[in-house]
Amino acid sequence: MNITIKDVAKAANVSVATVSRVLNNKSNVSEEAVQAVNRAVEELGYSPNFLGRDLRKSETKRILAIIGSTEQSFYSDVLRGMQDAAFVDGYDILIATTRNDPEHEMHLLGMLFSRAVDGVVLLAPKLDSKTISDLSKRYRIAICLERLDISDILCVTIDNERAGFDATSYLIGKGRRRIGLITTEVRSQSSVDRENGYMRALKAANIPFDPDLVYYGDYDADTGTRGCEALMSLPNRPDAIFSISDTISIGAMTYAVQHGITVGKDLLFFGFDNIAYSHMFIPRLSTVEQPCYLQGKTVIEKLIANMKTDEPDKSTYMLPHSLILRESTGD
Amino acid sequence: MNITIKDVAKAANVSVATVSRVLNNKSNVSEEAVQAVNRAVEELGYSPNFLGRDLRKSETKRILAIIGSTEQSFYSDVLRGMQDAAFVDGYDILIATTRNDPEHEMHLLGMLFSRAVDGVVLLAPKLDSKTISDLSKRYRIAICLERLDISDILCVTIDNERAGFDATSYLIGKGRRRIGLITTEVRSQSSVDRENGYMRALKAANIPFDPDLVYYGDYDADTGTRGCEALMSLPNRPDAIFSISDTISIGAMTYAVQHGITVGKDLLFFGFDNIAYSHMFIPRLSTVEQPCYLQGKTVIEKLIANMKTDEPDKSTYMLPHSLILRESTGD
DNA sequence: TTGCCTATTGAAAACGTTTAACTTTTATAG
DNA sequence: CTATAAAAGTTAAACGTTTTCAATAGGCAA
Repeated sequence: MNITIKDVAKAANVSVATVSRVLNNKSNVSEEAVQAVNRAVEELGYSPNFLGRDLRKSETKRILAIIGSTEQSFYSDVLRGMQDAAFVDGYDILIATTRNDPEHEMHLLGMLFSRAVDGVVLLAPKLDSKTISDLSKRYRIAICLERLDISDILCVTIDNERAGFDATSYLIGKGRRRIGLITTEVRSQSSVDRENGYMRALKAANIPFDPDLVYYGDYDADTGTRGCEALMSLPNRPDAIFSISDTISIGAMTYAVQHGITVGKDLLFFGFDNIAYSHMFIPRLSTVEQPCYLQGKTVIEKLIANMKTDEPDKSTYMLPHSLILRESTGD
Repeated sequence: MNITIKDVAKAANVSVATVSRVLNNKSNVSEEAVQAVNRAVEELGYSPNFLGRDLRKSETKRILAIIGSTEQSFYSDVLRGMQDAAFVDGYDILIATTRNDPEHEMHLLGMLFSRAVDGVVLLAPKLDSKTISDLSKRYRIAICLERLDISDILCVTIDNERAGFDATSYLIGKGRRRIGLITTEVRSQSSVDRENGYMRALKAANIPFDPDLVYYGDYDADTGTRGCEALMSLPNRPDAIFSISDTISIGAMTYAVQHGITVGKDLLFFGFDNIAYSHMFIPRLSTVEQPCYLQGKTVIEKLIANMKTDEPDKSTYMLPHSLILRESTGD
């Protein structure tokens, strides 16, 4: 049924070895043979079976990007960066989603263990760091958009603590003293880091930390809306709110706008990620911008480099972030 | 270096055949052997090489979803549906992005030709329909979120013509007579269908079609902003705008809001897709909702069914859409 | 004891490639 | 012409599985 290299060889009147050489444009093959093989390939509509090839070479030239979901649109820039870097070395990037389930994340890592891909990039992993760290000893794994507290694995991310500090400090610089924080219940390293940055900024400005000003929720807009409602119901209202994601901020601003609170004056907002909608939603949101494309590009470059050596690079790279100032902070 | 089934066999003092049988929990193997093999697997940290397995079985249990980019967040629901359906039959869904480049789309289809995956779902393909149709004769391909004008390939989509008709008719029902259309330059079938629906609705209401009221652009918010600006600069302004995507609508509304046009009164907006932000952006956007999850689930179910038979189903399935009415149409 | 059946097991072929090792052909120099 | 090197081509092994087929062992009836 299926056309194999043997059929091509027969049709071209050469051996399979010669066909293989032509297909991989190796030297040591006459122009004549090249022609014959190409003609046969064309005629038969042959395309080589990668399973055979990959098995023989023990290499697939594919890298798997494992991601919670594709919902966060800003991942798409990261993926573009990954693709561009992969292309240079002839790799393809495949994506698989875990639905934020650690068990499914492990299942997908199975593609690495079973050699269906050469390497894996975990984008904001859900598995615990010990597990990941252990795995990375035997397999080519890198982390992107997060770092691990155990730092013996290749990570490409930003300095989230510093970013949290910068955003909060900016609000303080605007004369704000009661700064709310909306963050996630689930303790991802990046969330924790951003919160720590928030705390450090308060401390640096001699503002006492008030746990009432912190609202824990999900990663979505609804959390923002509820968080804003909760914070604004406090006897002592905040005058600014820092959220660990733009989506949350937009949800929060929606609440403010609908309740006649003047955003950018009565209440300042600072988001995180600079998603596309953050400059379309009015008032426009001030936010921390991550170098998404660059993080993706970098992590693949480093990972591919690691695949070529026995002395893998296990550093954590922190790429520079920046503050984008818009109407939500009165700019 | 790598642990193979042979090493396990040696450690368990059985043959590779027995190990294989245990691993695939076949019958005909003694409890004793099962124990020994499992122990050896555990000790050695063995996991089977899928390349060998897949080659032998000529089956990978993987389906590739090819997509322009993950930026459109509403794809994530489609993918969830695909995953859920795939899981039932033990398949994994892999995703790859084309950056909307037909050439790269073809490159990714190579994974199908070369048997690295068992089937492919094209989400809104960029390749011309003739090419796709030809390919589908030899390989297991399905289309989702689009249909092909050549209808000899499995498609799961909605009735975009009807949806365009419904949205436009709704605006007409609100007493509007000058209805703008913002659509895409690139002639995807779904865009064309939606436009045709728009035209048919006008005709049904005896409203003459005015080509000045159609703005062609990209698929993004910027297009909406520019489109709205262009349409509102006409001597004879529109009183409603239908866009073929929510992202465009939101961009358009941004322009309106910023130029003191009262959305939902002076100007009505109707979008398409019901993306998450469409109910967060104020005023909230009326839109056509596609059954994303269901389309994803259905296409995989049908595709897997096709993989099991020699008489593949080549139908086009149109799943029901619905109108979501919000403030942007004065509801 | 013998023969037969069943339950386990193992040896080896097969999947489709690439590539090392070897052979044949062709070209080049003397 | 011959000797030799380079070029072109072939054969067969190898990659890691699954699976067919044959073989062995044990149980049981006759």
